[in-house]
Amino acid sequence: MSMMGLVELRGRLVTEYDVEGWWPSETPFEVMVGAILTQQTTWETVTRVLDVLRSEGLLRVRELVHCDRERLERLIRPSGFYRQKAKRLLCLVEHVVTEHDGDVISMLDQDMHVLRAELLSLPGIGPETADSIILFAAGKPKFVAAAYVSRVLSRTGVLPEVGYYQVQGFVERTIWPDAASYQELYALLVKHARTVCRREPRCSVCALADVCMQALTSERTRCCLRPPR
DNA sequence: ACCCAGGTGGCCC
DNA sequence: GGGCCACATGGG
Repeated sequence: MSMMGLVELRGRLVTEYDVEGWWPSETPFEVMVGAILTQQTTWETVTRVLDVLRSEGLLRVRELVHCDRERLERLIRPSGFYRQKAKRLLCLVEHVVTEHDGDVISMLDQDMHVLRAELLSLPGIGPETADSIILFAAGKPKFVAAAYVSRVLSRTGVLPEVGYYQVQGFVERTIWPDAASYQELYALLVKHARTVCRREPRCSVCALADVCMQALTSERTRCCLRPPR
């Protein structure tokens, strides 16, 4: 009975899912806006809201920074937490304008660690949102250790249940730093987590994993990716 | 009528 | 450092 490693899990997921165009945005700035809007919200909803913002011409720093708060709140309302998110978006563009002369690219072009600290200093941008922006907008190799990611890794026996930075550190030590690799792995894990619970009785990826089967038979009969009670 | 969603910040111990 | 809670709408 061998422990499944991260590389093997990735190999199985690759044969199951197509994650082409996982983060469908036209520009780095759209990725940043999407990263904030998608907090605790489905991407389907975020896509609709992004379409609205785009049609209003607001997916550019110079335009969004002049949008008044009430209007922005109204436009993004379907994505939930709309008052917080409107504030966060306006703080972000305000920052880009004052600190980077409105140039998103020069902001994202900085050293990865400098950029990360800068993003984390903004309200409403925590570890996951910062890392999503670094990985998908800046294209730099920082792995996003989202809740789904650690859930899949623990349920498949790759890792025990640990915190954000431990999961991130493990992946970054295991997989050679490369933005495309990290993007693909992240997308595979999240897509798997979102898909697998609807498969009956069990998905092939998890059911084929020895360690996962152990966990399933000893603890629960339902899908291995449901959060524990 | 539940439960969940590609989190974060503030407060508490 | 971890454990709660509010934040809010929309879909299953």
